Amino acid sequence: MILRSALRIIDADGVQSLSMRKLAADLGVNPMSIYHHVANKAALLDGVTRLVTDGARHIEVSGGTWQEQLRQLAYEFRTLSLAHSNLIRHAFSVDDVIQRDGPMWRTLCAVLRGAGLPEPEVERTGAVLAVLVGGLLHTEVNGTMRRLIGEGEADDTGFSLAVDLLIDGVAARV
Amino acid sequence: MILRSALRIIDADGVQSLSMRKLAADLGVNPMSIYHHVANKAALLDGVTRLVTDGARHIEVSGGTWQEQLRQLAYEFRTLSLAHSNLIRHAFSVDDVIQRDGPMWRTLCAVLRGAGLPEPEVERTGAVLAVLVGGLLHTEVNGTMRRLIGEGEADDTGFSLAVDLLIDGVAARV
DNA sequence: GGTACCCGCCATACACCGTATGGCTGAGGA
DNA sequence: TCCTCAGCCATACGGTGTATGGCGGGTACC
Repeated sequence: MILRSALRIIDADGVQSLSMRKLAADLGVNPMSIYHHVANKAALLDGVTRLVTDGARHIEVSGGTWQEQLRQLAYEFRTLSLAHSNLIRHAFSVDDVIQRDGPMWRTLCAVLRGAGLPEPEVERTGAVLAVLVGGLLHTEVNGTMRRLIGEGEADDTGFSLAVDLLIDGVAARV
Repeated sequence: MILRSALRIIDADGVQSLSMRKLAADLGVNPMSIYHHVANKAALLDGVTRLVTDGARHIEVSGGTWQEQLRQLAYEFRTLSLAHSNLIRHAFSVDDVIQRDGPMWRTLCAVLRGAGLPEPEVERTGAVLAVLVGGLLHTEVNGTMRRLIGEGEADDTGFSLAVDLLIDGVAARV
């Protein structure tokens, strides 16, 4: 209940305008009451982040070449981020969006293995890819991407180019 | 004066602990006096960011293959970011670190042109690379990189891997 | 020389924030 | 029946950014 309400406020007005008092008002409750369910505001934001990222717990990439699978995975990550861009923008700057051994991570490693990447490289390359795509999405939700490329192009032009480039990079080492 | 003092506080204690009152105390001045030189706190932070990024106005990549030049450029960006990681961490989450037509940008495009990338691709690829490296550095200053890869490795292991991957990606399209 | 002006500084005040502290209420177990 | 404790709340503290208005002194003009 609390987390959902907080998420609603964040989606509407951004993280910086979420206050315990506003949240309490939205819940029809005294501000201090919230502290019986949440340690502090940081923990609240952490909880909201998990609420969202857990929403995409089951990720499946179906068929196709490993290139298509990687692309599909990246776009999965993207729609997840854009759905709650205000929240994600904050979460990226705190960290914690990319969880080692999360569903995204495991799927990614599986795809890389399927691509024929030598085993000792899989984890490290997976981490690097996750970080690169994460950073990429961060610049997309904070507007940098649109500022540098957008200008009349399709929304995902920059993202698409970047993913292509990353896939070529992976291809060079299988 | 003001900007330098603010930068000192940020470097020492982080952006979130920079307040107008603390800054004023550091300057031996009344809090409200600052507002005669800076519109508001956001503008102050913006000014500090420019102070730092302008510090690296002249960027030269000397000799070597375009791969070596790209790598050198990326590491230039990295040392700039790590020198004031607290500030950069905030600046990335607001945007504005990566300036189109900044010195970094122009050097990057020049290197790409030298690599033989077809002209219409240069700008877009440059933007994508800038964004990717920017996001990469963001995850490095906020600790995600260390969490995913670091663990006893050299500090720049993840960064180095990522840059290699990006260079291979560029190589695939020249 | 007088005077109007404006720049830099400051004192006060407002609204808001996160949250420490402690008290109330009502339900459930001993 | 009594104790405990989870949940809620009222109050208060120290912090925040900044709007407002006043003050002093240097500068430009009559």
